Amino acid sequence: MNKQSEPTIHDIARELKISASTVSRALNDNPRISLKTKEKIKAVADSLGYRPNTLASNLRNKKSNTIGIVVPLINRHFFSSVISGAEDIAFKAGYNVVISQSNDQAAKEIKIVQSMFSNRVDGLIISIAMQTNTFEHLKIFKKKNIPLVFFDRVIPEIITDKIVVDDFAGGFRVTQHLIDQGYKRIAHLAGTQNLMTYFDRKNGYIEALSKNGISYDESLVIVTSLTSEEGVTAVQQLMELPNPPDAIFCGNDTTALSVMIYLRDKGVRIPQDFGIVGFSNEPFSKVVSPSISTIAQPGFKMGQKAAELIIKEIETKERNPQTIVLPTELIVRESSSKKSIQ
Amino acid sequence: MNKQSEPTIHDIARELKISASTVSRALNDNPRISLKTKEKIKAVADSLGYRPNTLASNLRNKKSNTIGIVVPLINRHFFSSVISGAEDIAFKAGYNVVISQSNDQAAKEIKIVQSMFSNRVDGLIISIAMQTNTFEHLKIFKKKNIPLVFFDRVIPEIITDKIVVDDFAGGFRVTQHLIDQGYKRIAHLAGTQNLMTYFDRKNGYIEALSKNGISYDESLVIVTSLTSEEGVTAVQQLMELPNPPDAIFCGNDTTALSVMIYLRDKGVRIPQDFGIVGFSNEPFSKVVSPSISTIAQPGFKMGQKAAELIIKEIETKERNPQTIVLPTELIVRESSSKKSIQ
DNA sequence: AATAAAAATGCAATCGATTGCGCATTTGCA
DNA sequence: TGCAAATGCGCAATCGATTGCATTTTTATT
Repeated sequence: MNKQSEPTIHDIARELKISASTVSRALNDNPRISLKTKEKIKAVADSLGYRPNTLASNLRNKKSNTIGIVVPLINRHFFSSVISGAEDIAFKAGYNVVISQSNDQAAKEIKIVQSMFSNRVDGLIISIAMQTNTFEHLKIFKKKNIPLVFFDRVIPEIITDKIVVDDFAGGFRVTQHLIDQGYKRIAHLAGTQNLMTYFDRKNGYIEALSKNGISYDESLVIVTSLTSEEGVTAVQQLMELPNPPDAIFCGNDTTALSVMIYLRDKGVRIPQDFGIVGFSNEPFSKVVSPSISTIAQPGFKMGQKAAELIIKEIETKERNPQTIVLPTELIVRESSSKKSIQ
Repeated sequence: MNKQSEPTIHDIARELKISASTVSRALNDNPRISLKTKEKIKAVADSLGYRPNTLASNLRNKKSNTIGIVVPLINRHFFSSVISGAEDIAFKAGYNVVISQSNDQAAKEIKIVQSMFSNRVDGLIISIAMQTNTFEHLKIFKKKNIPLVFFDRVIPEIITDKIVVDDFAGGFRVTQHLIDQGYKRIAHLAGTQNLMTYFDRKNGYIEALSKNGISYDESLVIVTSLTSEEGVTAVQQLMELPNPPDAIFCGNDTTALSVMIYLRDKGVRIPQDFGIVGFSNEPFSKVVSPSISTIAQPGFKMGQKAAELIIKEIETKERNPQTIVLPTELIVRESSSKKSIQ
């Protein structure tokens, strides 16, 4: 009947007339089993095409060797880089990675997280969906002492390991750089202020203005979802002001690019007459002409760190919650290098 | 001792003084259990915070509800789109997705695939690593009748479901379009000819020339790794020919962009004096100016199809291996629209 | 040869959920 | 009231790997 069944340790044991426990120990290189016995067992295992059933061993060990990763959108370059970095470390440490995307929806995130719990993931790495504002589904991880790491989008009310990029310093440095390049009126294209990432970037911008004795002008800040289209709409609005800006700090490279194209097509010289800096160093920003200055957001590195932290939590059982702030790097390219041109 | 253990169905059974099998059946809505009993059981399950252990049910059912996906590189836009599409369908059908990347290395791919087998994935979706030239690690899936779907990079020697993009037709259509726009000498920036994808694109280019009575000139075809830098080098070489081309079909959008930037900076008018078409419709190709004509490679759709096929194989046990060829779509934008400009 | 210690292996239970078949209770009918 | 059928629940085994403690075998020493 079950002639086509997968060979188990019992098949090996039966053939050698030994116990299944010996087979198991031999295949796991237990020192209690003689080398001679181990070799006989491995030979039979090979000839039978035996493959361990990790469902069984995971159940017995109460350990799935799996790390869950939840991101808002897999095909966003930043998130796919984070996943790539995390998977790299996890794979090398012998962990499987289960990845799900929330599509920035709270309901889907809750469902995903519960499913990961039922699958007994050893730990969870997550970037919160934009719409999520209650966190019971995550608190259960803390309650059950299951390792949890937040990255990028984090929440203060759950005390656990977190990795963020220094958005405040990023915004500050961009603005300082534009000031240093001699730009006089700097605008800011901000993302939704519900998210700390965009909130912090704006605060960095405001702080740099303040530090340089430049008064903050609300009309120079536009809050959008940071799409290309909204970038164009925003720069149109800004250029219609009585006193238009001569530089802009965009919340992402996508809008920086569309702003640049719009202005260039209007005959505005970049960077001589108008400076542009983006954020997150998309692959195209280096390639376009003028190349776009930006803040590098270390996605791959962030993923690696997240994986290192979660693995440490899993393997040591230690809980010393820390927040790692990865430095951003200002990458100066042509779009904001007014002084180099003059 | 195990005071902190997760509640099991035995805890529920003990509290209600019933059997664990009744608990299991009630939680699975078995019609053999009365509604009254079901409600009592669910109430206790809720109050205990019970969560099913899917490791246990998966072992019992010999089914992991997991689909494995192996891609060469997660943070390549095309592959992350495929993953996104597949994960979308899989999630909705109640499957978990385990994703790994091979880094285009054969050894890593073998290790990943074996691990996925041990984890008893219900099915495997894979795009072959560039360096892989032996396939025993995949043949075991066919041998054990475990569902297997190849996408994009496929091999002929394993008969199973496959999804590819029509690269030949893509190359043909690009070239025909450039001819229709009045371009006289069309160059081709090809990728490595070891991969069918780039080989087929070139063949489509050659076929379109032939169909239009244009002789094939080898000096107009340059084989590169399709990086930005190599794109620039190649277009320099092409423009130094005694009879330079007036259009180019680039193997990807990255090189199309760098070619366009290089020429525009040299004062060449795009598309009036030189036409450019790329391949794979990167997000930036719509945004730059002039926007870049390209071939859309439906990554998300491909992922969805792959997931549908694998789920069908899993759930119906049917094996009617088919190869789905997704049509490419020529997206005409500014970079090749010579006739619209005149 | 006898004994003790070390090495090697085996028995039985565990992990937590599921399910076939048997048993107990309830319901309906004569 | 008694009997048969329907409904509801329980026992025990299963899934495949692991492991504590007991037992057996081997080795070394006197």
